[in-house]
Amino acid sequence: MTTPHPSHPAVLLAADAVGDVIEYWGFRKALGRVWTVLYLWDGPLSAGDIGERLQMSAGAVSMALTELQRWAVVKRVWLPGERREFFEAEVDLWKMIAKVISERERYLARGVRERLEQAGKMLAESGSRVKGQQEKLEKLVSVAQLAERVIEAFIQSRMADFSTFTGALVEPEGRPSKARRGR
Amino acid sequence: MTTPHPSHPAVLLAADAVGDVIEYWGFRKALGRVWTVLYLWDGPLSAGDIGERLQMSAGAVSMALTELQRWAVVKRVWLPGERREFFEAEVDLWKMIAKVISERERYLARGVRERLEQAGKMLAESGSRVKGQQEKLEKLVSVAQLAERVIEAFIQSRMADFSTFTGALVEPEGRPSKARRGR
DNA sequence: TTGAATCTTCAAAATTTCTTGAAAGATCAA
DNA sequence: TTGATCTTTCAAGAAATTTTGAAGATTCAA
Repeated sequence: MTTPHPSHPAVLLAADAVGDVIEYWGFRKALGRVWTVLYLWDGPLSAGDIGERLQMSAGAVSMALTELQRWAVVKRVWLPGERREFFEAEVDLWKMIAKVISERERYLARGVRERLEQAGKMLAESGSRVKGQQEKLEKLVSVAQLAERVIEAFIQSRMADFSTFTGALVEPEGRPSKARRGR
Repeated sequence: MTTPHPSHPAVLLAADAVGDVIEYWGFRKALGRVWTVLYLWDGPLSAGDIGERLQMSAGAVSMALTELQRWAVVKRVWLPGERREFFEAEVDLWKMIAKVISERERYLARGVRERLEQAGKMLAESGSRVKGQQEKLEKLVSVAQLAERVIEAFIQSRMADFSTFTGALVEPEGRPSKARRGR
């Protein structure tokens, strides 16, 4: 076994801070840490590199990378002549935000709205004097429906403004991103 | 011990759905359930009532009510001639959202921004060739600062639009909420 | 094929979070 | 005061989540 090479303390501190953000959004802290180490490093890293830097087990790294790729925040990179897989951070976080809202939050909103609607039906069928409850439940259903529409609209729109926001993370070298001289 | 009187299944279903929403926002599911039972019921309920309806222990109800009051989503009500305390749901959820953003999210944002800044300093002092990392870290700091400013601005503004949103929960009776006669 | 290097999976262990229930603390009528 | 009723606190237990580590799968050079 080789000597472990943990990252510079500054990198670990930053990784932990980003981990807290991502944890607040319902992911495991480790995902944020791994992404940060990849983001701060110039060039791709292997799973083993990441494990060393963050002192994580191979299994934990593998699972973190799998999930990060599922959310499109990390991409797999092929390096010629290398058996191992390498990874690098996706800087366009808008991709991730859109995906999470589209898959996770939309799913939540739909489930909640459906259950509230069903509760409304159940109450209506139960007959007994529950007029007040029914009206309140209607209100809840309205809010759920509104939230769902907001989410749908959010997904529909290209969210140009948000691209600006997360665009702040692109590489410092400032390579042209769109219509600047060829590629 | 008296026979338990759980809520109507429809109410429990709705309570659970709201519980999921609140859980997604980082609170315990029980808080959402308690709020929903209070919201759907016409009039105030005692802690014992809530425990019966949701089949929760007295301790759990007490803790849930304490936290709900801390976030201003439930208010204590005094009923003449009653020894027990009663509670009812606060319908203006904007109060809660503002409080959570102001206390919890602002705190998170500040902590993250500070740690990223410190990481930047550490990297700068370390001397060695970490130019690329420093630049990337600067980007992260910028995003954190931006997020913090957005949160501050959010808190500053009265958020009139959001009141409209959450205003949808006010009592169906549609009594004027501001210039109510007397009282 | 074989074997070395690497990756993934998953059951068990560790950790974190939540709930319970009983004891202590309040409150109030008598 | 006393006793009855109700609330809060908190340690212990239960439950849920996360991490580990090792077995098995995969990949590729030889």
